[in-house]
Amino acid sequence: MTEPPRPLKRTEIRAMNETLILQAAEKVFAEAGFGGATMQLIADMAGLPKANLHYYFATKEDLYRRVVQNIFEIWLHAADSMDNAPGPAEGIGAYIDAKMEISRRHPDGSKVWASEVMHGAPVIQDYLETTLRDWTKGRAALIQRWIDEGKMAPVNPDHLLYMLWATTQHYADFGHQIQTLNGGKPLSDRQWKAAKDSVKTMILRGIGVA
Amino acid sequence: MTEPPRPLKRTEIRAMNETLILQAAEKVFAEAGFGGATMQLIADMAGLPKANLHYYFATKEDLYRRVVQNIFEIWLHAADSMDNAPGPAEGIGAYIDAKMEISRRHPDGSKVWASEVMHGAPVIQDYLETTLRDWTKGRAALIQRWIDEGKMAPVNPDHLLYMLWATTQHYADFGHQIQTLNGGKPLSDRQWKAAKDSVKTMILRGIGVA
DNA sequence: TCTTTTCCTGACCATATGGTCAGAAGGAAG
DNA sequence: CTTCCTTCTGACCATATGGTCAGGAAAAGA
Repeated sequence: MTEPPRPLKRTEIRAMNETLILQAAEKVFAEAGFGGATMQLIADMAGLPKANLHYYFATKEDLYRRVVQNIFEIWLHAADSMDNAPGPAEGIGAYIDAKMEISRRHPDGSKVWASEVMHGAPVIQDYLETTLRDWTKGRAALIQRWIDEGKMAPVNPDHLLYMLWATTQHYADFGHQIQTLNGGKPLSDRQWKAAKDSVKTMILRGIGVA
Repeated sequence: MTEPPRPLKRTEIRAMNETLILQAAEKVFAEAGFGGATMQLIADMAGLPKANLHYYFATKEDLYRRVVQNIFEIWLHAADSMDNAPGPAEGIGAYIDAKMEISRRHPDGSKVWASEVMHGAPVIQDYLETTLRDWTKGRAALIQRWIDEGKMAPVNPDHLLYMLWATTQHYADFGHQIQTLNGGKPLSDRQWKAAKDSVKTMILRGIGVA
């Protein structure tokens, strides 16, 4: 019943508490937004006294920034599936799969990201202007190459990317609405598969790859 | 230079101040979220003393509820374009046009709505369960009819609706990100037209109507 | 064992915020 | 003009919140 009281090393303690706090923070920020979240709520959810949060993260904003950065990392990694693909069917198909999986596994992270961007990206504006802009330019070029090679219909690459982001993230950000329209029940495994298939089918056909 | 000091009627005063407050509130709620918005900020933006807000709207939550309800109305009206259409090309095409126009004209409203839903729809849950659910069922049935009549490819109507919402609202909710990726400049008229065309082309082809 | 460093936390503080209220100001009605 | 009702607002209040700090507990190092 009781957990083994093995004495923890300093590094272990630090790592454990930081992730504990970050997980709690992600959930609270997602549920209440930055303004609505309170350090007390996050502390309670993490099972730690509030003062302890400030020991690990100086300010609420620092904690928030770390949460957003973590999400951004996951975001970027999903893009790897798009590279090294022989063509749009595989590349974009895999990207949709990856992003849908993220929406399913990290809905809170997606919401925090959406909230941050909606409010004008006060803390990650520099990321948008550097990392994300570069990333987008690269993928748009890749898509343009596919178009030039006649592998897909000629569409505006930027707007295709926006559509990919919008459609996949919608299942996380508007998950509550979807759940309500689904009779109040979260999507089942089968329904998630149907969602993924629907998105993939429509978008791939939409770019002339079907 | 000075506005005419014609004495205003009571009803005029009331109507004017209410819309003044509601407009300011929409902007502030969109920019800061419910938790981050303050009555003082809204008051300053409306050019009224804070106590005056509480004369017209008892609580912050009341004011917020009114803002969200206003948006919901606009939302539903956009759907009219879908009805009375001979087929999906016209109906869904018109719906995309209408929703893109809303994203362009009412980005703040869209953001408030997104924020509300992301946080679990604390104040409009009943709308989701009644009005929106009915609306969705009706349009899904309409789409299914088009499919049965062979007018479009057999897709899951619900997921098509989600895609329509996601894609169009993305241009409002993530407008800041899009603007950043556009070199920091808001989309021009020409670019908005390109966006609309891209979305319409890809989705209509995606459902086999092209 | 003794010292040092890190970790932890209850109590506390300054500030900001939602909301209240008494009374002034100004149209409406007679 | 007088009365009545709506609109308006500065001053005020209770509370919640982000953040601080002194000192205790516990691990690391010598």
